[in-house]
Amino acid sequence: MNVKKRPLYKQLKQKLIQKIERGELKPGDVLPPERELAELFEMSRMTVRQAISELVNEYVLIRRHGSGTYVAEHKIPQGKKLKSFSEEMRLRGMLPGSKLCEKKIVLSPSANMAAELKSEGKLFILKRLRLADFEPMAIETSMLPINRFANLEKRNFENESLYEILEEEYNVKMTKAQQKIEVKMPTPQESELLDINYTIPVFHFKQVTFDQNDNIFEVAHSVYRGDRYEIETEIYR
Amino acid sequence: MNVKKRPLYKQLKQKLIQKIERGELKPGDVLPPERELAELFEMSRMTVRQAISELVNEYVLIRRHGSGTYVAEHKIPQGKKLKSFSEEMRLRGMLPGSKLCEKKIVLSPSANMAAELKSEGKLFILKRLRLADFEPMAIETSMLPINRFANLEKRNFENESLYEILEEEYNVKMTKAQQKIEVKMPTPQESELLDINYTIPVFHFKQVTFDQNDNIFEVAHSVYRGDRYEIETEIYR
DNA sequence: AAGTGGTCTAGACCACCGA
DNA sequence: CGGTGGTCTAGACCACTTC
Repeated sequence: MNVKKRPLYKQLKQKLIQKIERGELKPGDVLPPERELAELFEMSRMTVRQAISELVNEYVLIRRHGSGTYVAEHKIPQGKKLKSFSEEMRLRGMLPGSKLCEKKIVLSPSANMAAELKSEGKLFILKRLRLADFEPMAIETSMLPINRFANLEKRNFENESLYEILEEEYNVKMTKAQQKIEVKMPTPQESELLDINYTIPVFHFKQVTFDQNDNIFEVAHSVYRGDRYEIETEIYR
Repeated sequence: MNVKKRPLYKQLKQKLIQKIERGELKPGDVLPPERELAELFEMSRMTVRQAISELVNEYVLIRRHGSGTYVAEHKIPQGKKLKSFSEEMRLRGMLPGSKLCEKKIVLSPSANMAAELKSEGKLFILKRLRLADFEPMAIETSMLPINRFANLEKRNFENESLYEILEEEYNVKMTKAQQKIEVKMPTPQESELLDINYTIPVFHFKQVTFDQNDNIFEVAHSVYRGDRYEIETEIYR
């Protein structure tokens, strides 16, 4: 039996992303016509359109009226939008990945943070080495209030997106984030994890992330390799 | 005759925006249910949903499953705003200043840059050490097409804002900029100018700045001290 | 002219929220 | 429970691109 819990259009969306990630669809390639996809996956054309529309909004696909739907070239045309690591790497034409470093539940290290996260003291801490094309790109440490996300610690996180889990299982969507970005030299532990020489500087991101109700649900700290990563942004007067 | 060229859902979208702009719908207010809007404007519910979906994507409306559709509370998402060095330092509570390093007119170092700036080959180069509270903060190098800004090289620039001169004397306003931000180790010359140890990493900003007509009028390169400067930004989904 | 995406309909049932 | 948004269908015709 097909587990029908996931909406059809989300399933198709995921299948399309997988085809792109596996290289079956390359940037510039044409997708099959909507009517054909509808027949192929046994759904109505409107449902196909919903899947494609979301991917167009995420800059993964491009529609050309009268011509076809294409896999986007990775040009990074957008301003700075809030994205997960996976989404951002895909936009840059790289394959995102993860290696779990640490997964634990701790008492809140500071009353301040406990209050921010409304955590009542207990925090779930997830530390992952983030990969791009199988090479280390960043160390990401997320802190979440465990009382809001029961059983989150039981997930695997090697091949799962944290934000997707939060959105689909806990109905929490990230809508806004505040970041402070600094430049530092890596600690010995960081340079080892990232597999870089100790002379390579790194970006430090400190982020608080807000959900759809404007509550903070995550405090994160990321360390990005300075030799592989650059920030691109568009700003307005 | 009603010119029906505009799609129905775009028409509804515009009507909703107008209601919000006129204050008939205020932030936090509930919209009429989708089914009601459909009847009211004589269109199908799917068409109503398309109008609402676009406004949700633009952060104008918020949908709450099982509850209703609401006018969003916060205003237009604004990431970091385009500011001059002086403006930014004042915002951070510091006193901005300048020390002139170099001021010259050169032949364009690359055909590419000449084309970007429509400079016909000659560039005005301005290199300044930027101070905050009388201490070095950044090295800023601006390149401008001299044919657009005749006599700009005769200005002093020690106590004048470049962008203010451009706006007041040449009627050029900055409206948009694209930045690439990298992290590097300083060159010996940079560490000496910035008065920092060679072990302190620095931010490298590469910026192209657009005027009110969407033409590039400046290419700039800045080096910021990593021990004094941090980027603060707010980003939206 | 043929084929594509763009718009639109008139229903249906499901999932979630609040009283 | 009733009312809301969320998903989905099986069509239809229009607008655009490509040939």
